[in-house]
Amino acid sequence: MKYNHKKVESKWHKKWVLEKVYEPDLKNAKNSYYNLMMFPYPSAEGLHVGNMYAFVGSDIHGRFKRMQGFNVFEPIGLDGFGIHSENYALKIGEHPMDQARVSEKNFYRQLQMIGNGFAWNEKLETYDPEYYKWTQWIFIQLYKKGLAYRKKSAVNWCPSCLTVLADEQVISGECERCNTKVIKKELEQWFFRITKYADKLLKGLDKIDWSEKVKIAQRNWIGKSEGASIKFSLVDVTGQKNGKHFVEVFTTRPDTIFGVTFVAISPEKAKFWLDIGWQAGEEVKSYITKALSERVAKDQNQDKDKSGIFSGILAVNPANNEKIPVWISDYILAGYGTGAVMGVPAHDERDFEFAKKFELAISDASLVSIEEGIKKSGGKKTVQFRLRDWLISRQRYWGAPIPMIHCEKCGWQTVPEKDLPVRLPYIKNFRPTGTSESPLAANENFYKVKCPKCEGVARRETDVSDTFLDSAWYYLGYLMLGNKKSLLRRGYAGQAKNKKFYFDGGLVKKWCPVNMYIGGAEHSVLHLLYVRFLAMVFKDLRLTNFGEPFKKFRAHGLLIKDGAKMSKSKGNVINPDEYIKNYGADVLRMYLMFLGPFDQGGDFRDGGIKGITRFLDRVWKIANSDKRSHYAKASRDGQGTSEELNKKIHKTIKKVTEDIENLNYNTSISALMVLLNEFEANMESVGKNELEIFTKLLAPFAPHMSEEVWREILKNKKSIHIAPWPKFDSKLIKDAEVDVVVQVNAKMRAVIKLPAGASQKDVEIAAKNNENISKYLISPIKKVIFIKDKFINFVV
RNA sequence: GCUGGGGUGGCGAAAUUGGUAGACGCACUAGCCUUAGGAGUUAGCGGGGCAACCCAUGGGAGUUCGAGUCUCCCCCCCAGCACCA
Repeated sequence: MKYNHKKVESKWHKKWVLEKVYEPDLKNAKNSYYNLMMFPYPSAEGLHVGNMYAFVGSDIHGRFKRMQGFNVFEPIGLDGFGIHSENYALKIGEHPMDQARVSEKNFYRQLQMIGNGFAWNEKLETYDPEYYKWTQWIFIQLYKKGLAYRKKSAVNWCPSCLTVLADEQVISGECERCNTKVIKKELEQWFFRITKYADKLLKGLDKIDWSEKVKIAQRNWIGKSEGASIKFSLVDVTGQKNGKHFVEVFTTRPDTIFGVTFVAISPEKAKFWLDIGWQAGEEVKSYITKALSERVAKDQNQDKDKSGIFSGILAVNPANNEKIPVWISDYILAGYGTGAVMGVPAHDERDFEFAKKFELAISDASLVSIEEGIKKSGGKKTVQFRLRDWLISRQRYWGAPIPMIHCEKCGWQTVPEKDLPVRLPYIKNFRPTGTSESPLAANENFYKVKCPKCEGVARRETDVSDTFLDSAWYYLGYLMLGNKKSLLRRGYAGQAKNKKFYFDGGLVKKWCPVNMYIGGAEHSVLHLLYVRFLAMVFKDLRLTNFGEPFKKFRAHGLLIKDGAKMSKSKGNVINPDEYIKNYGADVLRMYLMFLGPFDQGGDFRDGGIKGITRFLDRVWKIANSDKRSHYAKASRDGQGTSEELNKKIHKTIKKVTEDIENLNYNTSISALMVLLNEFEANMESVGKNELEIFTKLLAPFAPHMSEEVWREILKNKKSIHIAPWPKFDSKLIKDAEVDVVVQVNAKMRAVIKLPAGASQKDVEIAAKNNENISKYLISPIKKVIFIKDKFINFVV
């Protein structure tokens, strides 16, 4: 009887849904376990095999926990709002709103095929007005708390996507989406004050169980520097000391204060001085103008050749009263510290380079202690962060409209909560304009509104919010949307006024924080930072009772193809469809997991699929074998099992259990292969009991075939996926006889079988009686190293 | 430049955390079965040697009875950050 993966897989997909195998009772479940995976954005033709790799790895964990008796909640949805989906729609010439429906259908079809234990009732899409109503509501809460604000500044602009980008979305000077070089543009935009949470975001990392590399990336991104701010008073070139003016610098090296030979300020700071009345020379003025304009146009990766000009002003080093020149230079960043540095060429490479280029003095003055340096300069200890506020506005169409209204008289007003959601209209001209305005700005029906305060004519904000805002709270959304009685579905007018937690409904409190979150490390400083930030805000707003959203996070590795990154431009992206069609989802799942350690990724090569296909074919053969079934009855109570085989089964249970726990799926699978080999060599000992254990161990990896064997062959009534995970007997695992390695001078000379627990004396006697050993023991033995049941080494 | 992760057969990888290096799988070779096989099955498979054995985990040193594993120096690959004072 040949295994028909197509029939079997679709049969169980239907039954699982009917039997609600993967739908926990969200309200009453005990032992809740929230197993979350990063939801995909449906930007391309279909599901990427890299998505599948991640989802299967997460699902194996979820299935394992479910069999261990947890009520596992494993939801899925689509991150379909935002620039990535919009760019795809633009590329194929479809309207994003129409395309969303097409992609949605296709993605859900594919997500169904891979055989994950998804809780389909709770699925969500970020472009669903029921969903983005809350995205907007969150914006309003942040605005009310002063955490959302408008600011004019030089922001990152992608000339291809025609929108601004957050700092986190600029990767090595390029747009995160389309790899176009990003330029700077001076614009007024909405920001989230994530910097206010810099310290909390940093400290929280110590308390959560996350992949270390993600924690490190976040620490670096937040970039805390401890140092001092020091004031240098200014004198003009004529030497007149005018006590009122000073320049403040930030330094992490106050101990180098006596080596300062100049002060350098950013062009932005110089411009500010001009604005408040500084009478600079023409040459200086024109340098400032030039530096500023270059700063805006320059893409971030250009050469770091430093320019600069002497301002004509001198500063006084507060530690030794030495007069030093104040320079204006483009190597000074405006957005970090005070926008001014003390130049210490002897101890700082950049200062050295600058001093050399402009022939400034280089002092060899000796160091003092940090404390003393601060004291001598009259500075004070300060902390600086590298983290910048999160730029939220996007001049695009396909996103959640920012729920704000601007009135000439009353200023910025939030959209009243009863008017949410601010629906994104279906408009014909959805293409980005490039004018620093969203396409919505051309739509009068959309932007012309009454001021919520004075009822006068007002204008709605026409920018939409960053798609990373959509994904920054979706783990809560799953608990709010699926339940028909949820807050989200029934609306929220007048709700929760007296309630402790707004996101309550009982479910968030019951299921959050998320127990296990699995996803790509590429989101280390994007999604994973934003989610933590919002979770902290929610807690401070008393909307939830936890500050860290994910107790445990594990990053999976990158799946590559024949040694190269899969990408649309290279045309080597693998669509799982044809593999599932040809080999079945179980084979593809196991193949992906067998490639290598889950956190290291792997290289997708067609050749290796054969190994797994053979393996599952042999499992099927054994399950259907006459030789086996003949003994089934007798061995039901373990009677048919040989002691030797039973031992191996229990060792395998231990290994697979521990390996799954640590996400070492590749070695779990190899342990199953070893056991299968044993089964084949001892068919007469493989009865129902043995096969049941094996099938259970296989279930997380190959959910369809194991269910088929479990129910159709082994005739169990309920799904294997809620059957209890096998336990191993640690007594059984201990061997009665052990292999003891015998070495002479640390060279392996023999392996002898001895009863477990043999003493050093017994082992020595046995070893000396062994021909292979005795011939090496001619010279006197100087030393013996012995490890019980393992090892003996004679040093001669 | 800084931070992190790596470097083991022809290939993907294991290695109980200092104790038999290469489990498991792919590819390959030979045999069997078959009208046939891109099926199944048996055996072999790091290099050298008839053998006893010897050599081998990027390179070099060190610690140790013993090092893929620990320490130091160097080389290479991947990922992230990058004028952050």
